[in-house]
Amino acid sequence: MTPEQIRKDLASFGAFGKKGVGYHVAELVNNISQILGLDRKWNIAIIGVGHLGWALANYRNFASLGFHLAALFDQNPAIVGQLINGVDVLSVADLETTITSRNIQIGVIAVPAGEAQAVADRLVAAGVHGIWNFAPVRIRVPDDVQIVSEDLSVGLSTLSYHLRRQVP
Amino acid sequence: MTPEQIRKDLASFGAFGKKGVGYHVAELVNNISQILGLDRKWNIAIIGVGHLGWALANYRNFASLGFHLAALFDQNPAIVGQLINGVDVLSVADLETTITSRNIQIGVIAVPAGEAQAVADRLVAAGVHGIWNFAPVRIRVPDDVQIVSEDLSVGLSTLSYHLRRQVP
DNA sequence: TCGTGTGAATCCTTTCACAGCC
DNA sequence: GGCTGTGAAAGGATTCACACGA
Repeated sequence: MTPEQIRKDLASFGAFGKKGVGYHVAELVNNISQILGLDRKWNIAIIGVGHLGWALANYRNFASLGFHLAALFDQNPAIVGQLINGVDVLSVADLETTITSRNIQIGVIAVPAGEAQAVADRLVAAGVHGIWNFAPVRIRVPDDVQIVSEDLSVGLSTLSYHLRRQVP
Repeated sequence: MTPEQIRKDLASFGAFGKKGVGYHVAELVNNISQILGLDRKWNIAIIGVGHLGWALANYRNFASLGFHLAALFDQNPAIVGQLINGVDVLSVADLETTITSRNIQIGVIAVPAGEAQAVADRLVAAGVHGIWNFAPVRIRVPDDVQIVSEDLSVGLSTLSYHLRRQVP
Protein backbone atom coordinates (compact mmCIF):
# COMPACT_ATOMS: atom_id res chain seq x y z
CA MET A 1 0.00 0.00 0.00
CA THR A 2 1.15 3.51 -0.77
CA PRO A 3 1.40 6.28 1.83
CA GLU A 4 -1.32 8.33 0.05
CA GLN A 5 -3.62 5.37 0.14
CA ILE A 6 -3.29 5.06 3.88
CA ARG A 7 -3.71 8.81 4.42
CA LYS A 8 -6.89 8.82 2.29
CA ASP A 9 -8.31 5.81 4.07
CA LEU A 10 -7.71 7.34 7.47
CA ALA A 11 -9.05 10.69 6.23
CA SER A 12 -12.47 9.17 5.68
CA PHE A 13 -12.74 8.73 9.44
CA GLY A 14 -11.02 11.95 10.52
CA ALA A 15 -7.58 13.55 10.80
CA PHE A 16 -5.37 11.62 13.17
CA GLY A 17 -1.89 12.85 12.31
CA LYS A 18 0.12 16.02 12.83
CA LYS A 19 1.31 17.87 9.74
CA GLY A 20 5.07 17.80 9.49
CA VAL A 21 5.39 15.22 12.26
CA GLY A 22 3.45 12.10 11.43
CA TYR A 23 1.19 9.85 13.43
CA HIS A 24 1.57 9.22 17.13
CA VAL A 25 1.47 5.44 16.93
CA ALA A 26 -0.17 4.62 20.25
CA GLU A 27 -2.80 7.30 19.64
CA LEU A 28 -3.46 6.05 16.11
CA VAL A 29 -3.90 2.49 17.35
CA ASN A 30 -6.47 3.79 19.81
CA ASN A 31 -8.27 5.72 17.11
CA ILE A 32 -8.41 2.71 14.78
CA SER A 33 -9.59 0.55 17.66
CA GLN A 34 -12.42 2.98 18.25
CA ILE A 35 -13.32 3.02 14.55
CA LEU A 36 -13.53 -0.76 14.55
CA GLY A 37 -15.32 -0.92 17.87
CA LEU A 38 -12.44 -2.84 19.39
CA ASP A 39 -12.25 -0.43 22.31
CA ARG A 40 -15.28 -2.05 23.88
CA LYS A 41 -15.72 -5.54 25.25
CA TRP A 42 -17.72 -8.16 23.37
CA ASN A 43 -18.94 -11.34 24.97
CA ILE A 44 -18.86 -14.31 22.62
CA ALA A 45 -20.06 -17.90 22.80
CA ILE A 46 -18.87 -20.81 20.71
CA ILE A 47 -21.47 -23.37 19.71
CA GLY A 48 -19.98 -26.73 18.80
CA VAL A 49 -16.87 -27.92 20.61
CA GLY A 50 -15.49 -30.31 18.03
CA HIS A 51 -11.91 -29.84 16.89
CA LEU A 52 -12.73 -26.52 15.23
CA GLY A 53 -14.60 -25.11 18.21
CA TRP A 54 -11.83 -26.33 20.47
CA ALA A 55 -9.21 -24.64 18.35
CA LEU A 56 -11.19 -21.39 18.39
CA ALA A 57 -11.62 -21.59 22.16
CA ASN A 58 -7.85 -21.64 22.47
CA TYR A 59 -7.32 -18.77 20.05
CA ARG A 60 -5.12 -16.38 22.01
CA ASN A 61 -5.83 -13.20 20.05
CA PHE A 62 -9.45 -12.95 21.16
CA ALA A 63 -8.62 -11.11 24.33
CA SER A 64 -6.31 -8.55 22.77
CA LEU A 65 -9.10 -7.60 20.34
CA GLY A 66 -11.56 -7.10 23.18
CA PHE A 67 -13.43 -10.38 22.74
CA HIS A 68 -14.21 -12.33 25.87
CA LEU A 69 -15.05 -16.02 25.56
CA ALA A 70 -18.06 -16.19 27.84
CA ALA A 71 -19.52 -19.62 27.06
CA LEU A 72 -19.05 -22.88 25.17
CA PHE A 73 -21.88 -25.16 24.06
CA ASP A 74 -22.01 -28.73 22.82
CA GLN A 75 -24.64 -31.43 22.58
CA ASN A 76 -22.24 -34.29 23.31
CA PRO A 77 -22.61 -35.28 27.00
CA ALA A 78 -19.02 -36.52 27.00
CA ILE A 79 -17.81 -32.96 26.42
CA VAL A 80 -20.35 -31.04 28.49
CA GLY A 81 -18.81 -30.14 31.82
CA GLN A 82 -15.23 -30.01 30.59
CA LEU A 83 -13.15 -26.92 31.16
CA ILE A 84 -11.43 -25.41 28.10
CA ASN A 85 -9.23 -22.39 28.49
CA GLY A 86 -10.99 -21.72 31.78
CA VAL A 87 -14.48 -21.86 30.32
CA ASP A 88 -16.89 -24.71 31.05
CA VAL A 89 -18.75 -26.45 28.26
CA LEU A 90 -22.54 -26.20 28.66
CA SER A 91 -25.32 -28.20 27.08
CA VAL A 92 -26.96 -26.59 24.07
CA ALA A 93 -30.19 -26.91 26.02
CA ASP A 94 -28.93 -23.99 28.12
CA LEU A 95 -28.21 -21.81 25.08
CA GLU A 96 -31.00 -19.25 25.45
CA THR A 97 -30.78 -18.75 29.20
CA THR A 98 -26.99 -18.45 29.16
CA ILE A 99 -26.94 -15.93 26.32
CA THR A 100 -29.20 -13.72 28.38
CA SER A 101 -27.53 -14.27 31.74
CA ARG A 102 -23.98 -13.84 30.44
CA ASN A 103 -24.92 -10.94 28.14
CA ILE A 104 -23.52 -12.57 25.01
CA GLN A 105 -23.62 -10.42 21.88
CA ILE A 106 -21.82 -12.66 19.37
CA GLY A 107 -22.34 -16.33 18.59
CA VAL A 108 -19.68 -18.43 16.86
CA ILE A 109 -21.09 -21.33 14.84
CA ALA A 110 -18.73 -24.31 14.79
CA VAL A 111 -21.27 -27.09 14.30
CA PRO A 112 -21.72 -29.35 11.26
CA ALA A 113 -23.29 -27.71 8.19
CA GLY A 114 -26.61 -29.47 8.67
CA GLU A 115 -27.19 -27.93 12.08
CA ALA A 116 -25.85 -24.46 11.39
CA GLN A 117 -29.07 -22.72 10.36
CA ALA A 118 -30.99 -24.12 13.31
CA VAL A 119 -28.29 -22.93 15.70
CA ALA A 120 -28.29 -19.51 14.03
CA ASP A 121 -32.07 -19.24 14.44
CA ARG A 122 -31.80 -20.04 18.14
CA LEU A 123 -28.95 -17.55 18.59
CA VAL A 124 -30.95 -14.80 16.90
CA ALA A 125 -34.09 -15.60 18.89
CA ALA A 126 -32.00 -15.50 22.06
CA GLY A 127 -30.92 -11.94 21.26
CA VAL A 128 -27.47 -12.28 19.76
CA HIS A 129 -26.52 -9.33 17.51
CA GLY A 130 -23.73 -10.91 15.49
CA ILE A 131 -22.83 -14.34 14.15
CA TRP A 132 -19.42 -15.62 13.14
CA ASN A 133 -20.09 -18.65 10.98
CA PHE A 134 -17.57 -21.42 10.27
CA ALA A 135 -20.02 -23.93 8.79
CA PRO A 136 -19.75 -24.22 5.01
CA VAL A 137 -23.33 -23.09 4.32
CA ARG A 138 -24.99 -19.76 3.64
CA ILE A 139 -26.93 -18.75 6.71
CA ARG A 140 -30.03 -16.54 6.69
CA VAL A 141 -30.51 -14.02 9.47
CA PRO A 142 -32.67 -10.90 9.88
CA ASP A 143 -31.20 -7.66 8.53
CA ASP A 144 -30.45 -6.30 11.97
CA VAL A 145 -28.18 -9.23 12.77
CA GLN A 146 -24.64 -9.00 11.44
CA ILE A 147 -23.10 -12.12 9.99
CA VAL A 148 -19.55 -12.90 8.91
CA SER A 149 -18.84 -16.26 7.35
CA GLU A 150 -15.40 -17.80 7.08
CA ASP A 151 -15.50 -19.67 3.82
CA LEU A 152 -12.42 -21.87 3.51
CA SER A 153 -13.10 -22.73 -0.11
CA VAL A 154 -12.32 -19.11 -1.07
CA GLY A 155 -8.75 -19.37 0.20
CA LEU A 156 -8.20 -22.69 -1.51
CA SER A 157 -9.65 -21.43 -4.79
CA THR A 158 -7.38 -18.39 -4.63
CA LEU A 159 -4.34 -20.62 -4.19
CA SER A 160 -5.47 -22.91 -6.98
CA TYR A 161 -6.07 -19.98 -9.33
CA HIS A 162 -2.57 -18.61 -8.86
CA LEU A 163 -0.88 -22.02 -9.03
CA ARG A 164 -2.86 -23.09 -12.10
CA ARG A 165 -0.26 -22.02 -14.70
CA GLN A 166 2.80 -21.93 -12.51
CA VAL A 167 2.80 -25.61 -11.59
CA PRO A 168 3.37 -28.25 -14.25
CA MET B 1 -24.76 -8.60 -7.43
CA THR B 2 -26.40 -7.33 -10.58
CA PRO B 3 -26.76 -9.43 -13.74
CA GLU B 4 -24.54 -7.00 -15.71
CA GLN B 5 -21.87 -7.35 -13.07
CA ILE B 6 -21.78 -11.10 -13.46
CA ARG B 7 -21.82 -10.92 -17.26
CA LYS B 8 -18.90 -8.46 -17.23
CA ASP B 9 -16.92 -10.56 -14.80
CA LEU B 10 -17.40 -13.69 -16.87
CA ALA B 11 -16.63 -11.72 -20.04
CA SER B 12 -13.11 -11.05 -18.84
CA PHE B 13 -12.43 -14.77 -19.17
CA GLY B 14 -14.46 -15.45 -22.32
CA ALA B 15 -18.03 -15.85 -23.54
CA PHE B 16 -19.73 -18.78 -21.87
CA GLY B 17 -23.43 -18.12 -22.52
CA LYS B 18 -25.76 -18.32 -25.49
CA LYS B 19 -27.48 -15.10 -26.55
CA GLY B 20 -31.20 -15.28 -25.95
CA VAL B 21 -30.91 -18.48 -23.97
CA GLY B 22 -28.65 -17.99 -20.97
CA TYR B 23 -25.93 -20.10 -19.44
CA HIS B 24 -25.86 -23.87 -19.48
CA VAL B 25 -25.26 -24.35 -15.78
CA ALA B 26 -23.22 -27.56 -15.79
CA GLU B 27 -21.06 -26.16 -18.59
CA LEU B 28 -20.58 -22.86 -16.77
CA VAL B 29 -19.53 -24.65 -13.60
CA ASN B 30 -16.95 -26.53 -15.62
CA ASN B 31 -15.68 -23.32 -17.19
CA ILE B 32 -15.36 -21.58 -13.83
CA SER B 33 -13.60 -24.63 -12.40
CA GLN B 34 -11.09 -24.42 -15.21
CA ILE B 35 -10.57 -20.69 -14.66
CA LEU B 36 -9.86 -21.34 -10.98
CA GLY B 37 -7.72 -24.37 -11.68
CA LEU B 38 -10.14 -26.58 -9.77
CA ASP B 39 -10.33 -29.03 -12.65
CA ARG B 40 -6.95 -30.44 -11.72
CA LYS B 41 -5.86 -32.36 -8.68
CA TRP B 42 -3.75 -30.74 -5.97
CA ASN B 43 -1.94 -32.71 -3.30
CA ILE B 44 -1.87 -30.97 0.06
CA ALA B 45 -0.19 -31.62 3.39
CA ILE B 46 -1.21 -30.27 6.78
CA ILE B 47 1.58 -29.43 9.18
CA GLY B 48 0.49 -29.36 12.80
CA VAL B 49 -2.21 -31.75 13.93
CA GLY B 50 -3.55 -29.85 16.91
CA HIS B 51 -7.24 -29.14 17.09
CA LEU B 52 -7.09 -26.81 14.11
CA GLY B 53 -5.11 -29.21 11.92
CA TRP B 54 -7.41 -32.01 12.98
CA ALA B 55 -10.47 -29.98 12.03
CA LEU B 56 -8.93 -29.17 8.65
CA ALA B 57 -8.05 -32.81 8.06
CA ASN B 58 -11.73 -33.64 8.44
CA TYR B 59 -12.91 -30.83 6.18
CA ARG B 60 -15.18 -32.61 3.71
CA ASN B 61 -15.13 -30.01 0.94
CA PHE B 62 -11.47 -30.55 0.06
CA ALA B 63 -12.20 -33.43 -2.28
CA SER B 64 -14.98 -31.72 -4.20
CA LEU B 65 -12.64 -28.82 -4.96
CA GLY B 66 -9.97 -31.17 -6.26
CA PHE B 67 -7.74 -31.10 -3.21
CA HIS B 68 -6.35 -34.39 -1.99
CA LEU B 69 -5.07 -34.66 1.56
CA ALA B 70 -1.82 -36.50 0.94
CA ALA B 71 -0.01 -36.16 4.28
CA LEU B 72 -0.24 -34.98 7.88
CA PHE B 73 2.72 -33.93 10.00
CA ASP B 74 3.21 -33.35 13.71
CA GLN B 75 6.13 -33.24 16.09
CA ASN B 76 4.24 -34.82 19.00
CA PRO B 77 5.17 -38.54 19.19
CA ALA B 78 1.78 -39.25 20.79
CA ILE B 79 0.05 -38.20 17.60
CA VAL B 80 2.52 -39.51 15.02
CA GLY B 81 1.26 -42.81 13.66
CA GLN B 82 -2.42 -42.07 14.18
CA LEU B 83 -4.83 -42.34 11.28
CA ILE B 84 -7.06 -39.33 10.61
CA ASN B 85 -9.60 -39.45 7.84
CA GLY B 86 -7.60 -42.31 6.34
CA VAL B 87 -4.28 -40.43 6.38
CA ASP B 88 -1.45 -41.34 8.74
CA VAL B 89 0.30 -38.68 10.78
CA LEU B 90 4.02 -38.51 10.04
CA SER B 91 6.87 -36.96 12.00
CA VAL B 92 7.92 -33.52 10.83
CA ALA B 93 11.37 -35.05 10.40
CA ASP B 94 9.97 -36.72 7.27
CA LEU B 95 8.62 -33.46 5.83
CA GLU B 96 11.06 -32.97 2.97
CA THR B 97 11.20 -36.55 1.75
CA THR B 98 7.43 -36.98 1.90
CA ILE B 99 6.72 -33.77 0.00
CA THR B 100 8.88 -35.07 -2.79
CA SER B 101 7.67 -38.67 -2.75
CA ARG B 102 3.98 -37.79 -2.53
CA ASN B 103 4.25 -34.91 -4.99
CA ILE B 104 2.75 -32.35 -2.62
CA GLN B 105 2.20 -28.89 -4.12
CA ILE B 106 0.44 -27.10 -1.24
CA GLY B 107 1.38 -26.94 2.44
CA VAL B 108 -1.14 -25.98 5.12
CA ILE B 109 0.41 -24.36 8.18
CA ALA B 110 -1.52 -25.17 11.36
CA VAL B 111 1.31 -24.87 13.88
CA PRO B 112 1.72 -22.24 16.63
CA ALA B 113 2.69 -18.76 15.47
CA GLY B 114 6.26 -19.08 16.70
CA GLU B 115 7.00 -22.05 14.48
CA ALA B 116 5.12 -20.93 11.39
CA GLN B 117 7.93 -19.16 9.54
CA ALA B 118 10.36 -22.04 10.11
CA VAL B 119 7.80 -24.51 8.77
CA ALA B 120 7.16 -22.26 5.77
CA ASP B 121 10.88 -22.10 5.02
CA ARG B 122 11.13 -25.89 5.09
CA LEU B 123 8.05 -26.26 2.89
CA VAL B 124 9.46 -23.85 0.32
CA ALA B 125 12.87 -25.51 0.37
CA ALA B 126 11.17 -28.86 -0.15
CA GLY B 127 9.54 -27.56 -3.33
CA VAL B 128 6.01 -26.64 -2.30
CA HIS B 129 4.43 -24.05 -4.62
CA GLY B 130 1.67 -22.74 -2.39
CA ILE B 131 1.10 -22.19 1.32
CA TRP B 132 -2.21 -21.88 3.15
CA ASN B 133 -1.38 -20.25 6.45
CA PHE B 134 -3.56 -20.41 9.56
CA ALA B 135 -0.97 -19.10 12.02
CA PRO B 136 -1.62 -15.50 13.08
CA VAL B 137 1.67 -14.15 11.74
CA ARG B 138 2.77 -12.64 8.46
CA ILE B 139 4.91 -15.19 6.64
CA ARG B 140 7.64 -14.35 4.14
CA VAL B 141 8.10 -16.53 1.08
CA PRO B 142 9.85 -16.07 -2.28
CA ASP B 143 7.82 -14.35 -5.01
CA ASP B 144 7.27 -17.56 -6.93
CA VAL B 145 5.51 -19.19 -3.98
CA GLN B 146 1.85 -18.32 -3.55
CA ILE B 147 0.60 -17.69 -0.05
CA VAL B 148 -2.90 -17.26 1.31
CA SER B 149 -3.33 -16.45 4.98
CA GLU B 150 -6.54 -16.92 6.91
CA ASP B 151 -6.55 -14.08 9.38
CA LEU B 152 -9.32 -14.62 11.92
CA SER B 153 -8.95 -11.15 13.40
CA VAL B 154 -10.30 -9.66 10.16
CA GLY B 155 -13.63 -11.43 10.55
CA LEU B 156 -13.92 -10.44 14.17
CA SER B 157 -13.03 -6.83 13.45
CA THR B 158 -15.66 -6.73 10.70
CA LEU B 159 -18.31 -7.96 13.11
CA SER B 160 -17.19 -5.52 15.76
CA TYR B 161 -17.25 -2.61 13.30
CA HIS B 162 -20.83 -3.28 12.26
CA LEU B 163 -22.05 -3.96 15.80
CA ARG B 164 -20.30 -0.91 17.20
CA ARG B 165 -23.30 1.46 17.00
CA GLN B 166 -26.08 -1.06 16.82
CA VAL B 167 -25.48 -2.63 20.20
CA PRO B 168 -26.02 -0.60 23.38
C1' DT C 1 -39.89 -11.47 -25.16
C1' DC C 2 -35.99 -12.70 -22.63
C1' DG C 3 -31.13 -13.03 -21.86
C1' DT C 4 -26.22 -12.55 -23.37
C1' DG C 5 -22.33 -9.66 -25.02
C1' DT C 6 -20.43 -5.14 -25.25
C1' DG C 7 -19.46 -0.13 -26.21
C1' DA C 8 -20.53 4.31 -23.71
C1' DA C 9 -21.50 6.85 -19.68
C1' DT C 10 -21.18 7.14 -14.95
C1' DC C 11 -19.40 6.48 -10.58
C1' DC C 12 -15.85 5.55 -7.32
C1' DT C 13 -11.08 4.78 -5.99
C1' DT C 14 -6.32 5.52 -6.44
C1' DT C 15 -2.54 8.44 -7.70
C1' DC C 16 -0.57 12.91 -8.36
C1' DA C 17 0.61 17.37 -6.84
C1' DC C 18 1.09 20.60 -3.60
C1' DA C 19 -0.07 23.66 0.47
C1' DG C 20 0.61 23.75 5.34
C1' DC C 21 3.11 22.61 9.35
C1' DC C 22 6.87 21.10 12.56
C1' DG D 1 13.46 18.23 4.81
C1' DG D 2 9.92 15.31 5.82
C1' DC D 3 5.24 14.24 6.68
C1' DT D 4 0.08 15.04 6.80
C1' DG D 5 -4.22 16.63 4.62
C1' DT D 6 -6.59 17.42 0.47
C1' DG D 7 -8.14 19.20 -4.11
C1' DA D 8 -7.32 17.68 -9.07
C1' DA D 9 -6.18 14.21 -12.46
C1' DA D 10 -6.02 9.61 -13.78
C1' DG D 11 -7.37 5.08 -13.71
C1' DG D 12 -10.79 1.23 -12.98
C1' DA D 13 -15.00 -0.72 -12.04
C1' DT D 14 -19.94 -0.57 -12.27
C1' DT D 15 -24.10 0.72 -14.54
C1' DC D 16 -26.63 1.99 -18.60
C1' DA D 17 -28.20 1.15 -23.12
C1' DC D 18 -28.77 -1.49 -26.80
C1' DA D 19 -27.55 -4.87 -30.64
C1' DC D 20 -28.10 -9.54 -31.44
C1' DG D 21 -29.89 -14.24 -31.22
C1' DA D 22 -33.15 -18.03 -29.71
